[in-house]
Amino acid sequence: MSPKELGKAFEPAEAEKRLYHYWLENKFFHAQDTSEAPPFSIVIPPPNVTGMLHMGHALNNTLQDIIIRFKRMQGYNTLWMPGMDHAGIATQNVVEQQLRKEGLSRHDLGREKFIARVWEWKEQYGGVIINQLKRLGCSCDWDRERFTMDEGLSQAVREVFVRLYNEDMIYQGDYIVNWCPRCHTAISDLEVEFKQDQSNLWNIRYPFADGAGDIVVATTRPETMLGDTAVAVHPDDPRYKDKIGKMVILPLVNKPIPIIADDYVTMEFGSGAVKITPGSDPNDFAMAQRHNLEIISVIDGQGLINEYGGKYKGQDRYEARDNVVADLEKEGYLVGTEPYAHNVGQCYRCKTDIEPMVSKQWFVKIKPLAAKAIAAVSKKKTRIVPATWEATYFEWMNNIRDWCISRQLWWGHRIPVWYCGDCGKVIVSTVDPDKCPICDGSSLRQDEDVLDTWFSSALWPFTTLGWPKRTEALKTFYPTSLLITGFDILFFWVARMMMMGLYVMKDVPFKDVYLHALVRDEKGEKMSKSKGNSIDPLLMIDQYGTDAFRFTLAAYTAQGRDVRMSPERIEGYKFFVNKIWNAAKLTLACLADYDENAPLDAPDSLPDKWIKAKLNETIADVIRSLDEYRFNDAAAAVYNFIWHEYCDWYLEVSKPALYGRIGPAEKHAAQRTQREVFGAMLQLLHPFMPFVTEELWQALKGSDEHSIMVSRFPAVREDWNEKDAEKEMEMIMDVITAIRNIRGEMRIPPSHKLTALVSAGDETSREAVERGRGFIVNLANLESLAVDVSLSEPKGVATGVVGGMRIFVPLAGLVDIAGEKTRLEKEIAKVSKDLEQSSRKLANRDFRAKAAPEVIAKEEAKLKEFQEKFTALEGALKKLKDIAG
RNA sequence: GGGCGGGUAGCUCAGCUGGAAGAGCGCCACGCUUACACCGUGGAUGUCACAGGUUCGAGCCCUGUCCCGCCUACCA
Repeated sequence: MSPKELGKAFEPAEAEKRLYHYWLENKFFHAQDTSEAPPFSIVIPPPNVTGMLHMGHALNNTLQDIIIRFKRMQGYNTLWMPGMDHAGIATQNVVEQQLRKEGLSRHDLGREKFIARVWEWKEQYGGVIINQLKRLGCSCDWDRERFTMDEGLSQAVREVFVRLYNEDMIYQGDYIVNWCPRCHTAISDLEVEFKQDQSNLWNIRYPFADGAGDIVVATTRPETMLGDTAVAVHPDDPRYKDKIGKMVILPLVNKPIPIIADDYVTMEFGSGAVKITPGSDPNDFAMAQRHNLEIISVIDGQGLINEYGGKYKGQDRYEARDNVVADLEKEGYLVGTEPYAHNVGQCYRCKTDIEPMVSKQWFVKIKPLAAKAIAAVSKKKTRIVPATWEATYFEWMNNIRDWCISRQLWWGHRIPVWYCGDCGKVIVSTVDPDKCPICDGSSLRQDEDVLDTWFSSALWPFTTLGWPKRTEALKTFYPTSLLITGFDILFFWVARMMMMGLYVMKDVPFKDVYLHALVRDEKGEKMSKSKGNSIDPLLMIDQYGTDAFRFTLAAYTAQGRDVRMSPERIEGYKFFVNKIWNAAKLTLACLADYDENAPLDAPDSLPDKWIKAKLNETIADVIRSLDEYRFNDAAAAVYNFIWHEYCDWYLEVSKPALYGRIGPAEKHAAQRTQREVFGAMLQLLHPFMPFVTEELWQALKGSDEHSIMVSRFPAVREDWNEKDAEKEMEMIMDVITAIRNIRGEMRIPPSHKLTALVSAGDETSREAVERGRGFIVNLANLESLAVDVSLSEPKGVATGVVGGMRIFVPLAGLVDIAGEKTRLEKEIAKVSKDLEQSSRKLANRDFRAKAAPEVIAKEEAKLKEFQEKFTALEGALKKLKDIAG
């Protein structure tokens, strides 16, 4: 029952480990499948199984944990669903690299053995990030942890594939796709990153077949000319109108190709004629389809020229480029070369230049899915926060193109399609067939490809809850309440979850999406390994503790803004942890002999009422801010309350009562308030700083109460709103500050106790100051305080003004009068500026006629205050001049 | 080319529906007052990018300009 004694400082490393274990053991993170309590659920953006915790993860998961802890404390049946993603390309790369060290390739092992090897790798090294999330304090329901390659999730993937296929939403075909010659797979449009490249624009002459001159085309990829099957011009181009339909001879290849007309061509660019290579360019491919052109691929999956490239066969595409250019020049076809900057697509995984290539792939018809996803957001079934992202979402969804979902990898969900070697039929099935359902033949061959990893992550919000089974968890928690993720995967993931959720579940996957910004370094640059400016979150945790680190992330997460991270900022919040720790030490010491049931009683003192009113405001502020995902505002509210209200004022002003210098009943009342306020304060802070608050909560409550994380989050209490007490206390604080100001400005050392006189102005104020006498004497460090309704200003004093009150501090023998004169003049200058501004405003007839009455009243009050202050200060200055002579 | 965000104290940023310019860090001065020097008390600092406009009143709303980021796009 009685509070524990605390050590000199909080020891994060030891406490974090111990407390996290305690939470796990007590199953506090565990969500109930069914419950009386309202549900609240978040699915984690599944990190890659190969992933290591970086700043982006740290931010993302800290924010999720803040909300989850907050909602859990508010009494919701809270689920934070954790798990990982199998990351097809990345994981396969890692294991292939491992094999390479042994001198092997995946083909040496064969598909089955390779996959077994990947699983082995996963068991041994995968999922390091899960433990790193635990160090962050994440309160995920680990009992439910899922992996996209799990049995259940894999089955779900098949179900969805088959459903889409049967409803004609999936098709297979030869189309041009983004091919990575290093990963040897197709990737989706989204997985291509464009980088600016300083290259050349080569102008090449294609002679007419009939010998009547030539036509010049410009290209950034001369090597692809080997696969040209046409030259295109704009149908309205007067220069070429009569050339349409004629043939030109393709240089080096010596083959006739036609001149066609298509309004895709920009007349203003180059010569207005463009070479068409349907096998190596998506636009040319589209044109080939419009015009029924022949499609020739001259580059293979390795990025090498193939047999259609004639003598260049076997050369790398860039080597071939040099050779083609050289040959064109030699044979007189090269008209010119000009430097040219253009964008080149690269594989987002390995940064190899993408090769647009025609191949047989699987696609999802996306338009019908996108239409529903668009509607859901415009009807606010799902809310995107901050709302500015909605425009981006709509823009992308409206221009979306079919999604290439097949990947030429081994690690992933293999496409559930089989081909019968006997009757040639295609079988699409959720279960592996052992014979052909059409001809009973047994020579079945499964499609070699696997699905895009994002296909399975798109299903994450319901597959993790057990779908296709209609589980209780699914019923309780779908649609999930909130998704928190970085804006950078709005398209990759959020949009696809929207489409799949609506398609499969007929309901949105989440009600709110909060998109946070990127974490950058202190100079605002994106963190990256190659730049060497990345900060390791685990290092920060080791150095400053998880609490300080998390608080820093929250405090800097303003909506729509990047988070600039630096160790110094984290250190600043480590100081905050220390401050809390020390405040707790004092608080607990004061509560050592507190007996809740003691018969002693006294009403709340003025500071008690004041701190409760302030706490009330803070509670309201924190709840409102968190409800709106304004993390920085919530963090600032708690910070300000703890440091500047509880520590700076409440503890200081209550010391005499707490030390028992006033009386036992007063001591008891102060203890009662302190215990209550301190507890609530820890609760408000807990979502941000889970560890230190738990440690202190248990020290405060002893064994009679459980973990803070399952305690009830504070709510605003009407009986704590004491406006009068708040005002009176603030007036006393102003008096104290005024005296301290004189002390500071006059450079009077604290060792010298001052005398102060207060001329209160009226009886009410006099009484209030009299009531606050003890606080003032203490905190302003006075030796005596005289208070009256009206005191005439003594000679040789420094003067302060608070509302209608004048405060005099005799300076005799302390400082020279000149110092006070300067101080007064400064004050007068300041107040006369305010005075002038205010009176000008009130003199304005339009202002009086048009402004709201309460605004006018407020302005009048201000004016009165300024006038009083001005008069008082002027008087003081005059007096000072009188004695100065 | 299209779209979005930003330009507020030396630095990093708050500032919700327009009614006295804020915080943290840094800086200056004074202090080891029995929770805390990872601290306390006090102080200084702003043509709120620029130019117009709306309004009694603009950091906030409108128009234009200039910078800086990011996203997106098939001009070879």
